[in-house]
Amino acid sequence: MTVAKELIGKTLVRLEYGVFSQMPVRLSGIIVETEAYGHTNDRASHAYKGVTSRNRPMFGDVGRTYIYFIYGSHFCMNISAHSDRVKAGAVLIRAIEPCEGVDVMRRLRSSKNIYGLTSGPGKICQAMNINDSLNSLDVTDPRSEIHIEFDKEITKKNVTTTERIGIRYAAKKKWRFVCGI
DNA sequence: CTACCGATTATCT
DNA sequence: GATAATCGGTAGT
Repeated sequence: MTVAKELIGKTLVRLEYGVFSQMPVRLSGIIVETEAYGHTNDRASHAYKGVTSRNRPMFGDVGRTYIYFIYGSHFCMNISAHSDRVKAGAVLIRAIEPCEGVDVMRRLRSSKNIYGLTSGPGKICQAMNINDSLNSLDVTDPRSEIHIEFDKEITKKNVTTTERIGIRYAAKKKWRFVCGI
């Protein structure tokens, strides 16, 4: 949960190797919306019922990507994070503000309007060509295909906490973080 | 092996 | 604002 708050305003970078060109492409955006997911204390978390083949990254080292497939056609990206006391946890990246490689992202999403290009968990993964083969990457390593730039934090405005979206159980937890720009 | 369910999005009206 | 599409994980037979 602390990490979810700290990730707001950081830059998410995706190094894409030749989707449309032979040259590596750099895609990035500022994280503006996150949600924290816990362990046995959080019924809405994938980790609630213990370790499975899917949620394994949530139990491993912190700062790793945890990507999963949902609703038959969408990927969601999380970053594993938990304190030493808790065995598992992750932060769902819900929305980013596109920064570099906007035209590539638009082509990847085959979308006309640049508004709402990355305003949802599934949209981000589509726009950045993220799939489950990119699981368990170290986001603290600048060479990773997916990583976070911690030194470029923007000035945050209007950071608010609300209840998480699409959750029926444990809806009381205000673990969603949003910010304006 | 089968049934059920979901941390979503696009496409209608 | 409402709804269908659609795949894999999980639990139960």
